[in-house]
Amino acid sequence: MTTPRRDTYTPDSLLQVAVQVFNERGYDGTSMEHLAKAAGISKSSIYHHVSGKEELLRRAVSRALEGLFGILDEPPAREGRAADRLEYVVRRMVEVLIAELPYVTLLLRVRGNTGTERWALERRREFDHRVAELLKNAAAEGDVRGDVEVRLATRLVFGMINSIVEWYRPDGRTGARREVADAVVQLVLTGLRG
Amino acid sequence: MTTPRRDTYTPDSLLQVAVQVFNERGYDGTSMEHLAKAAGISKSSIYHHVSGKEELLRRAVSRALEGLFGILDEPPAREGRAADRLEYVVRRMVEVLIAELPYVTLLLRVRGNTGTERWALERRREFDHRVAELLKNAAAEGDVRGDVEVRLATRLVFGMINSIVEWYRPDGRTGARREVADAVVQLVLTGLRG
DNA sequence: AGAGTAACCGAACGATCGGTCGGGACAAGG
DNA sequence: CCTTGTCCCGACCGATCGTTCGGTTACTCT
Repeated sequence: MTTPRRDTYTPDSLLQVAVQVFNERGYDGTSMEHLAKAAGISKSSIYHHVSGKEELLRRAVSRALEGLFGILDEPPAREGRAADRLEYVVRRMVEVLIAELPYVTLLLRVRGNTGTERWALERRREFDHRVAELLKNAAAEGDVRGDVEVRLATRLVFGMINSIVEWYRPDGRTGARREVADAVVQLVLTGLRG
Repeated sequence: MTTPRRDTYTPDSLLQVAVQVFNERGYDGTSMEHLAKAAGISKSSIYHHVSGKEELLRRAVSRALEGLFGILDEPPAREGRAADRLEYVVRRMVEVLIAELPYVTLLLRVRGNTGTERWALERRREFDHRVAELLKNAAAEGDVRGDVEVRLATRLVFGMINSIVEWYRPDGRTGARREVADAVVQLVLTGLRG
């Protein structure tokens, strides 16, 4: 029998360390030696838990993508006026971004050098497209100003939301997440409705 | 005498090629072999024009920073109501971002692994701080809504503007730059004034 | 034509890259 | 006790990294 032992790494707990280093140095700028040092084990020991560097990246971006796509399956994102669904999705995106901060950060920085990275970019584009349709529908229903092109507005809104990973750092304050989400919704939606 | 010859690389024309590759593969993900292949010369020839990989990075981010800091020296950024100065700076930031797109793109992706990168990050923070003060003054003069914290708003606005480098690609249309600048100003400033 | 030099090249440098290998320490189950 | 499997290690692999070096080509100027 294999009773799980304590004080030892699992693929997930190792991933937690790896993602942090990836975000500090960049994926390409991080060597397995860097990971080993940060994890406190030898380089070769890492390969006991995961198949290699790219699997760590794949696990990380998968987790981020699951969080984001999960939003679109939630009922408030599927029912009601498009403008209301859009507001819900924007708010939830901020929440997921913050809840899964290091993983989403890594996802938003992939460049496309490997197969895994290109797959991540493709899934991201898919998600962006789904949200863009929401905004398009809101415009068609007359809840969004007509003088700003929808594609342009989508990109700017995504830019604002995604930029959160560049500066948000968790603190003790409860409600900090809600405060950020409120600010984004205010800025984006009053700007769009204006 | 040394008359400059045609059809040969200068440090600047080589930089142009290098920055494009850096933006496609990431700085750390780009080898000197990649640069040599893209430039159509051998790896060792690159060292005839520049001292090494890091000088290319330094030249690129310097050019981007000069463009951005130049905005703050322009008269409309220095005189008048803070809200008007802010609008001017936001609009010019978009214009400079687009005019110097590849260089600013590289600047915004710097991670801080080398001395040059840390210097670039520091200058960026300095610029952000200057613009943040503009927004703070606009709030003090009553031209910006009070229910969104200034630091938070600054970051979101920067996020929206900086995200342009992630999707804007030059096309033939004249006025495309102005269109983007208008959209950003509309979204940001009506959102802030709302 | 000859001198000088800018531009370039292939080969090789030591260092580091991601990854492999054989084996040791240790705990659990018989 | 001994086996079994987890977890980890140092040593090492071929490949690639950024950079250096000696030398060749080709153009400019006198």
